[in-house]
Amino acid sequence: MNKRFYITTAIDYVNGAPHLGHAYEKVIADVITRTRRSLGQEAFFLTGLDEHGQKVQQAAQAEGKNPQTYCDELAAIWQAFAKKLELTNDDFVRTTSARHKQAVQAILTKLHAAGQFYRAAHTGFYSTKEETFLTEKDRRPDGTFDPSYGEVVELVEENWYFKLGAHQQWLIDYIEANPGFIQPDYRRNEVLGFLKNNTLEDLCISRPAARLNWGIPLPFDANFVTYVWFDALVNYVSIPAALGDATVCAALGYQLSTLNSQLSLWPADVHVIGKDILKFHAVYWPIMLKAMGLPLPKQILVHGWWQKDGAKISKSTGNTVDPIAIIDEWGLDAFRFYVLRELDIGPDGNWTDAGFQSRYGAELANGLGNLVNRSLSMLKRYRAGIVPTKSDELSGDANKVVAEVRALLEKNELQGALQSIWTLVTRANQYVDQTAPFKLAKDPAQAARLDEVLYNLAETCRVLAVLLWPFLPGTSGKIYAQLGLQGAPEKFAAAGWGGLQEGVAIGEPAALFPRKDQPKK
RNA sequence: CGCGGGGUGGAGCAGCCCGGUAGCUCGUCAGGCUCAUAACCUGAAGGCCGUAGGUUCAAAUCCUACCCCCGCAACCA
Repeated sequence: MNKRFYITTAIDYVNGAPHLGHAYEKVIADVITRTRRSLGQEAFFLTGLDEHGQKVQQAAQAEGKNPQTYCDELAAIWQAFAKKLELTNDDFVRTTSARHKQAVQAILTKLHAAGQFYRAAHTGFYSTKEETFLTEKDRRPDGTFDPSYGEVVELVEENWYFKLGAHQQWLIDYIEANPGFIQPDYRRNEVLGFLKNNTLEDLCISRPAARLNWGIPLPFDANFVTYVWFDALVNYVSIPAALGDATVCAALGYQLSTLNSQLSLWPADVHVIGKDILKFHAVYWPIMLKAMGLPLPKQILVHGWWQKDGAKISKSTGNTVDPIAIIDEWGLDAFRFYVLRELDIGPDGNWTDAGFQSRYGAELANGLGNLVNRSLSMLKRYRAGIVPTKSDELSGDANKVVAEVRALLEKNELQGALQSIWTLVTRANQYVDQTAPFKLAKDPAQAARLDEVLYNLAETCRVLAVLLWPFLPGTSGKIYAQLGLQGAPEKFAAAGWGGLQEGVAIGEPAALFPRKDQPKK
């Protein structure tokens, strides 16, 4: 059983509707997944939902539903969202599922038996009204707590803790020895700085069932449920365990023979996450894995956050971007293109409607769309849509870009790959201008030359379709259809020059990205 | 002295790690073309690369100090 390329996203907390940030992360993971598959690797893409915890319990109560019903309803929305984005995820994890809970409990049992946990009392400020502990961050500038918290009392609470002290040094060593483990580099430096300058406090892994029952019971102490983060991180291995991954099953003590499938997934190749949850993934998660005897993931890929019009995206101020509305109006591929082209993985970005429309108009409609349309229209008009004899005038340009894009994709440099692809779009548009096929068409003596030009243009369109497949699967398929080719260009290997065969009848040219002209003021 | 990111022609960005003609998209102006989605191609104007020092034959790029924006600040999704 060959190990598959295993990629995950963070699992989203089900206390609201999906927004731009969620969509962005999922699209990144999907493009990387499609890229791996295109390059011939078997890949497994996992995304899903984090459904336990106090906020879910409270939200369910507020709606008068039991928590599971509440989660089921939201899960349907989130799964529909994944479809909307045309994610090619292979599974969808929900932390309230039996297969996930089983893994969490197996891990807790194992670590408890190994003496990694201890029970202790913690003193803190507790809001009885909100049923939650408050932290220093919740204090107002004058040191008091906001009246909305109601009565705040100092409370002593027992909980279970995970000993982290022994893990600090090896983790530092590991991160230093493996530069690719946390990417981009500045995130890695951030984690190293934190680990070197602080002493890790033990992680509280429980909540008293008396005040929070929407969680996975600790198998060794029925008075507590599992803290949501400990629960959530486990999703990355609970699904491999359920699917018969030998490495994880061995660590968790599962009987492989009882499982009906056996995939080899762990260790994960990439965890795609946002910068807000870096420490959970770069500190706590590796320690949990080490403690349970599992190898660490190969890479934690940290993306930035979107702003809208230069300000923080916030539901309370209404400064939001609704990805579903954008997709409905502009198409999925336009959305996928914008978020990947506008922002490199790492920095924060800024969504502006003007920027979105500008890229749509300039790069998708006028650039790519127009190139394909003019190329195929001429082929249709001058040669009745029949592909002429092969010619390789643009093969050098195409091959150069193909090689460049492959190298960038292998490094997960998605923005760079798109930039590189567009140099070929530009090159082809220049080629039309330089060769002027519309003039050649008026001179019968130039028929052979016109054939060459038309072939080079059509073939370049085909190569572009292959390169674009991971990013713009719908558009890529449409280009293939307009070229009269079957299926979609799912394999990168098809980017080799000369794939288009003489004599093929192309389909009907149609605008890939219709312009949406705004009234000019 | 909490941590991190950023300050590059009118706008938005890349380049900085591995010093050596300042690049891209949009916008503006002029020209070309007419196959195409009023699209495409060419050229031009426009920048003391946040400020002040330093290293160097040479700095947007390395070092130091300072100013200004923005995130995070860690049992909180």
